[in-house]
Amino acid sequence: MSAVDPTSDRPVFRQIADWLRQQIVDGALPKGAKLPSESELVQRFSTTRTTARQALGVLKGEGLIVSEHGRGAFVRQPPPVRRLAQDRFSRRQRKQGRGAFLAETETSGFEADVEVLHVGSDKASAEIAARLGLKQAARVLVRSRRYFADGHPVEVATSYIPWSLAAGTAMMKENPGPGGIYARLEEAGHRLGRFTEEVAARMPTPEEARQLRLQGGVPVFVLVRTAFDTAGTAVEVCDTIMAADRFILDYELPAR
Amino acid sequence: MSAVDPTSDRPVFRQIADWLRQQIVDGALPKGAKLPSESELVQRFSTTRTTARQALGVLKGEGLIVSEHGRGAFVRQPPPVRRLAQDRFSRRQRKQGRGAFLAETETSGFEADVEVLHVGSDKASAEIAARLGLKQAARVLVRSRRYFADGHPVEVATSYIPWSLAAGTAMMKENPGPGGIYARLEEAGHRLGRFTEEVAARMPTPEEARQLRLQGGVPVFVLVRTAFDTAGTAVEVCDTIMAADRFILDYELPAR
DNA sequence: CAGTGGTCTAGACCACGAC
DNA sequence: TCGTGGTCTAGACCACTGT
Repeated sequence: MSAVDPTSDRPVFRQIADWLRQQIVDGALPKGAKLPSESELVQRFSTTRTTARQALGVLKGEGLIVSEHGRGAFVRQPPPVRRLAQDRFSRRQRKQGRGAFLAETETSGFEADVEVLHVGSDKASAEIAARLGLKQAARVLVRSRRYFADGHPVEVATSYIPWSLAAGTAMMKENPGPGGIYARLEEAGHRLGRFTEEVAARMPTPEEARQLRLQGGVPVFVLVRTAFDTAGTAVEVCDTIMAADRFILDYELPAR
Repeated sequence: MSAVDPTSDRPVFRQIADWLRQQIVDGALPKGAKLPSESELVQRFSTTRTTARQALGVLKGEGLIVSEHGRGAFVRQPPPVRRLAQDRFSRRQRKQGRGAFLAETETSGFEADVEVLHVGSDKASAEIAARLGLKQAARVLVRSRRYFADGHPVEVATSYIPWSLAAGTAMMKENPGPGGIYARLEEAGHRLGRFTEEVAARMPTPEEARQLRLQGGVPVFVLVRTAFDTAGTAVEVCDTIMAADRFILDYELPAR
């Protein structure tokens, strides 16, 4: 059970990876367990360290294991998952003075934190301008922030609000006040009517991996939300990068 | 611009990966372009093939490049993306005799195909039984199929329907007839009221990568949809694995 | 055939963690 | 100090692609 077949078409490093993966899915190597060290694999399979490392690299790419310098490689412990349900934008939550993130996160039993990365005005990119129905390079308020759950960074979000709606309001402040910018938009007479969300998933850029402290084999959600007022005018676009191992997105669809 | 700094803390293979990535995002290496060969990188950076390959491995893990044995490594050409919008389950589509996949895919301009992998009865897993509100290990109809867009596999879906609803109906056939199983459920008096969808993303298992012909660095969506009738009873659970580089999921949320 | 990537060997030195 | 993983060298043979 613990020897490779050198006559097989399947490369040795894949056979070793298969052997380890099997033990992980079987539970013989439970979550958090230490894998055999590289030198142990070298001995057991009569191979070299390069090949053993290649096998471990396969499992890292699959997100099954993480390695820690000087300690060993371990079966990945998937972090707790937050459910992002639909009513995160409910007016009731805003009336209680809670933004979407805090409302959702704290009802999930996590401790929520927000770090404001940047607040300022800029020219809209072609894509943002199109989504907001503005002309090319129109001025927008840009708000970037990073969210934490239990001290771990979980998402980075950037909002774009037409300058005409944002100028002179509390939205330009670091802390826009209770209920967040949606509450401020409604106070300014832009009653929110609906949101659209577009969800994609891909591997993170190095910068995203750094901001979210992502290990190998963890993708990100790219969620672009557009908020419309009851007149059907886009009043905000929010581009969010989320660590995909920490979220499940919940949606409800009418049958129509 | 094309030399590494051996005194830097940043490993050589990362510096090479950075150099190549920069040219990809700059457009100096456009989509589909051939990257320098491994031996060219060895010469240019005065290193060894192992290190050059390690650099290319980084970009493969990011999903930026693909390699083809005997040809070279190439900047990845993201395949065309299908938008999965909310009204894919509209009754209007079913009345036109089209299932959700065909309706959506063909309106997106793709040629759709379905391959039935398995149809049969089985005992529900604990999770499926819970979602369907059945008792443990209750009997369900299981329908697995693989969907293609323009000849490429894009998703594998498995539906679970309570045996009491499925027995003796066309749902048990390979081809359940026009409008798919939702049309059959409605004909049987289970008018559909709403759906829930739970969306996760992760790296594929080797089996999923094989079924969807996924290259390195491409995650999958895991989409679990539950269909409820107007009485609020769950009538179907559908577990779908989707190639994340081929879909954008569109949702619409009321402001409530 | 030459050029490419895929796999593998047998070493080396370093940085980190635990003892 | 010792075992761990991280990086790197200098080769080797094989399989695939294109000419």
